[in-house]
Amino acid sequence: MVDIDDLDRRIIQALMADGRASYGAVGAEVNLSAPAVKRRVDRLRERGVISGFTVKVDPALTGWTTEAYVELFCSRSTSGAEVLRRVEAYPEVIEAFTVTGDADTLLHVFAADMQHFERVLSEISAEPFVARTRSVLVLSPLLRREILSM
Amino acid sequence: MVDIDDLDRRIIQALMADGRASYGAVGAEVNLSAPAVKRRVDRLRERGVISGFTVKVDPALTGWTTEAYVELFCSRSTSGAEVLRRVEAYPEVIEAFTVTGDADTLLHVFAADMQHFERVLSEISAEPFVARTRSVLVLSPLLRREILSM
DNA sequence: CATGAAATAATGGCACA
DNA sequence: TGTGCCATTATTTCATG
Repeated sequence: MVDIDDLDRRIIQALMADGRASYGAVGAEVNLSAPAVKRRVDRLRERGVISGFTVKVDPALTGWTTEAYVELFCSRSTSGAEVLRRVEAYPEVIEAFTVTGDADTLLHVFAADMQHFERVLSEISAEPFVARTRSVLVLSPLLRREILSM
Repeated sequence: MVDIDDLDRRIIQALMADGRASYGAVGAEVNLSAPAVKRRVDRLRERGVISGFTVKVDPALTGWTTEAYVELFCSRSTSGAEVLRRVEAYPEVIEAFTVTGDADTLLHVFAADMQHFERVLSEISAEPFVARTRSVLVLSPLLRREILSM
């Protein structure tokens, strides 16, 4: 994909395991000095390979425990950009994709409860470009983890 | 959900924006001293509210750019635990849910390319408890962000 | 929870492969 | 270009009030 070498990959993996690990600790894992690790991390950030650092919070503790995937059947060929412009106004929508298959767009939605979800769904359904929706509600999350490839 | 107060919420929000921010910097945002912030973060980790810290990596740079959602129609009522046990063996599966609707289980899958995805899909389809699958391939990710509620 | 001190980590300069 | 080493600055972390 991009010119990141094996050392970069190992640094990223170490930081994926613990994003607050000191550069020295990361360096110990990859056999590099702390300044060397920092320089590489800085460069990875500059190039956009690393877009930032975050905290992993138990999703149940946000208060928004109702999770659903909503397929959008768009009336006519609406552009992805326009769909994005409309759906990003809903903080409940955390992911949006254009997809293959019957539907045109897939939305990943979180809401506080069923009533909240129903309200959001009816609002999205009322958007002019939406012909029809099909929702799949998450009953229980079995697995949630990060991509590890590379 | 859990007894986290407003200060905890603001600390978590600050750390979501920058997971490597110093406790002093976080404290400046929430009007707390660095040690006070650290104690709260330690306690949030102990209680599992904060499960850890990570680095945000450009998904395209992992090399696994083929993304899909796969609905699993299970033969008979297979338990969620058993589904989990089988699908977590695939590193390509990063999320799994039991869901409402026609299908029983929804899988979020990443693969290097179409061939890789096809191979994984046929392997999953061959699992004894899987009667049928329906895949939705992601054409382009329009939006990807975190829950912000709380 | 704040303060202050000691240990630890981050970061910029400099020499070297 | 990229690394290690060193010194300085900043941060973490633990004591005490």
